[in-house]
Amino acid sequence: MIYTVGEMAKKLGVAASTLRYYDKEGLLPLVERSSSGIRMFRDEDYEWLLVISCLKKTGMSLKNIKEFIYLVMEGDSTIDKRLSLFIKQKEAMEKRMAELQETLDMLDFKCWYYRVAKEAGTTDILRDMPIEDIPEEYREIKYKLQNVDLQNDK
Amino acid sequence: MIYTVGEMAKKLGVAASTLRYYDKEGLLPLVERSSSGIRMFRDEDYEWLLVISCLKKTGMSLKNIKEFIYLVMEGDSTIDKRLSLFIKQKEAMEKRMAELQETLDMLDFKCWYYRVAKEAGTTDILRDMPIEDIPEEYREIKYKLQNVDLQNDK
DNA sequence: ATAAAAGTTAAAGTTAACTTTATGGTTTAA
DNA sequence: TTAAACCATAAAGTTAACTTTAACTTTTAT
Repeated sequence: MIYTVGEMAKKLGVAASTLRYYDKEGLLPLVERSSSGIRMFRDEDYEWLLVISCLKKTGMSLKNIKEFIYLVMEGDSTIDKRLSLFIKQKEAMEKRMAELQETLDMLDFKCWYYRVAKEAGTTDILRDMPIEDIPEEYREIKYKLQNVDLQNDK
Repeated sequence: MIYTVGEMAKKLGVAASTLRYYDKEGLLPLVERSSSGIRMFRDEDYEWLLVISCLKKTGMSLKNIKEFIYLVMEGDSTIDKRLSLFIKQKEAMEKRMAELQETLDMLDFKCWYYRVAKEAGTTDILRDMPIEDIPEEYREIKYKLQNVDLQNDK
């Protein structure tokens, strides 16, 4: 199968201008052209674009994705570099996900907070709530949100 | 405790210009000024900034964070809106985290892929590897990366 | 008393990742 | 065969979230 830029864009759910932009930025050195200069995307190119999309989701910049693509094109001599690249990216993502989990805990706490406030009709009830009345799972995150770094205060 | 913009920036690990920018954008309507116009951050403002930082981590835009801040300032009449806002944000985050988990699975697969390639000295071995030789946990993600949408091909 | 450090604002600059526009060539369906 | 729908490029515009710069004032330390 061969696709024009518009067809491939539709298949991927992105704008055609995005694919042209990627091409201009050197992310698609493998896409061939017809004699009249029209891009002809192949299934192989589609697979590449899926990889690009995945790497983008890991938070990798187009600049780094481009570097990776050139490593692949250089052949087997760059396997080691590619492995380190993925290990590094995986570690970065694991760190990010841990952070996000903490943020999610905060949102959980806020949802509980406003459900209680809604029932009471005011947030006052929460301002004076003794620690024992706060469900245990929210105590730590509440503390974090109020942590005024006592050690560092003069 | 009272902090100048530079001290607060240090405490939060951000640039002072960032705090001035937030102020300009209306995210810090609560920070008072000295008679000569210098910002005087209080512990209460620090707590606000922690909340802003958390909301930013959930992917909320400064524009939406500002809206939230104004909801809080409007008082108890907006509790319901704030609850919906957090529920919505939590759902969005849960969705994002599920996506990230898939992306992490992809990175896992890629790490395995390049560890095998490294040992063999070439990626060729992986191109022809029968499905049975691929560890089971990677088969699904490998399929996803090659999914050429056969149904939709003419 | 004065120099350095830090504060102020307004306005312009930066960056990434696109998108839009202007201008023109190519394909396709009636 | 011609209009509509698509393709092409180059260059300018967009957006968010800052950062930098310029010009100036205030605070702090010696």
